[in-house]
Amino acid sequence: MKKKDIKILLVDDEPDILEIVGYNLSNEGYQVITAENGSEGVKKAKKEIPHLIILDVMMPEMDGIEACEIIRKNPDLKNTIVAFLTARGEDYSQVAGFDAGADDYITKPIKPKVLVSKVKALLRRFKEEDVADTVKVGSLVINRDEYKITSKGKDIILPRKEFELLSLLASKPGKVFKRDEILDTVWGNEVVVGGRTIDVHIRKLREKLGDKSFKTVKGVGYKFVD
Amino acid sequence: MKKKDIKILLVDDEPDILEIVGYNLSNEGYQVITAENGSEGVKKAKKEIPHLIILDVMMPEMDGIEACEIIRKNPDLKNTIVAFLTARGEDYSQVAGFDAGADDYITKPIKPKVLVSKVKALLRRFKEEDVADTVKVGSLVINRDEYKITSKGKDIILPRKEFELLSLLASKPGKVFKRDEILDTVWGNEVVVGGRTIDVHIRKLREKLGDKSFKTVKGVGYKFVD
DNA sequence: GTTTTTTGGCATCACTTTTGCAATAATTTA
DNA sequence: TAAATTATTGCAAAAGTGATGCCAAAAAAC
Repeated sequence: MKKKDIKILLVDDEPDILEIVGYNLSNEGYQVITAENGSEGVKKAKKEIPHLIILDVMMPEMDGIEACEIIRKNPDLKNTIVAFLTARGEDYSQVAGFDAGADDYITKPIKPKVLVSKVKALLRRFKEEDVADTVKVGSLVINRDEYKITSKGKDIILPRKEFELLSLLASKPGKVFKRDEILDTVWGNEVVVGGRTIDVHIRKLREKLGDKSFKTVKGVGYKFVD
Repeated sequence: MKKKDIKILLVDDEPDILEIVGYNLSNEGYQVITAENGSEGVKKAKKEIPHLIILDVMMPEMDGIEACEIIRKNPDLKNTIVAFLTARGEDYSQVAGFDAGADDYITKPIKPKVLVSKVKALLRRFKEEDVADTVKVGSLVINRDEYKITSKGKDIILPRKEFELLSLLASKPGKVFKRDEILDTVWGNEVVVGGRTIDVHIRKLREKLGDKSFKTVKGVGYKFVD
């Protein structure tokens, strides 16, 4: 993968930090996206699917830990590396951060050279992961890179929302996902869509993968059965 | 679960690989067990019940595919994650591997960082899956996640209210729940439903789970007996 | 332009609650 | 104690409620 194809999402509420870090990374040739608080960060992460997210721990609206937890729940972002920005010596946040699914830490104050080399190191992993990233769940093979599902030897290309919905349901076969959960994960907490949206997508999936794979639990939600 | 409680079984015939991979994983704090061929791997897997098995595809004695198939047949190992070690571009083994029940792939040549992060990602899944929200009460298994009740080996899907009611009663077998209590818990204090509502639901449960399981205590309420 | 996503309106179905009455148990009274 | 009275629960069917399926069309994304 070329450098210019690598997206880095920067989330911090201090414009100064955003500027200095963003400048250094752009200079290195990376694509930099910024957000000023956790919820905006989560939103952009879902939209852009960056390769690396640098998250400030302390932010208004939604802090980094919380943002990271949400990000980690999104299957599309499972390959995304999350690094926290934290003041040196904040032991507490390190522990909480790793629990939330962080991959690494960058400590303030920020030294451009250190920052850049750390980012390079973190991203090195991507270059080698050009092998298709496939995960098997039950009878399905889910290929997140290609937005493609293999079911019983047949390849099925799914549009994004359908793919995400299936990914979620299939991530835990048998588990009933409540409509709220589904909306949170697939659509995002901020976005509000009408009540009929989910079942329309379920219908499409049923058309494509077979009716029996999706079970309705009235009053609760849907589940994928293997 | 703590890192040092996580067991990883490494199966490869090349001592070099065993060494480098083992070193890196131990360094991360995992418990590493090794085996040098498929049949030894299977043996150790059965004995140790590791959380993750990393299996080389090509080995003398018994190859990874075969070993995986055997492992997958063992119910004790049903929660174990199996990842294959494979040379890049070996498309054939990927397909065969998924068929054999593999969960993921790690490609050679091995880069320690990639390996470690992949292992972390795989095990992340484990943490979540372990907390399956199921409660065993006597002969019943109540699975809140799947909204499903297993009674004497039979799965029974219950409508929401019936499920909640049964959950409550079965939460303390033998205890008599007063009608008020039941209303409070299942229906909520605000909602007011007629007096006959509860026993209608009890009747449904009796139809589905057997008459003797529910005992009426006149003037007081109901109890679930095992 | 095409494809995907969302919406609103209905129809439908499943579940929930009510209703009326019968059956049963508890309590009172003769 | 037996009979009568009263309270409580069981039952079946009917009505009510709300959630879901489905369509076709509009809106948005590509």
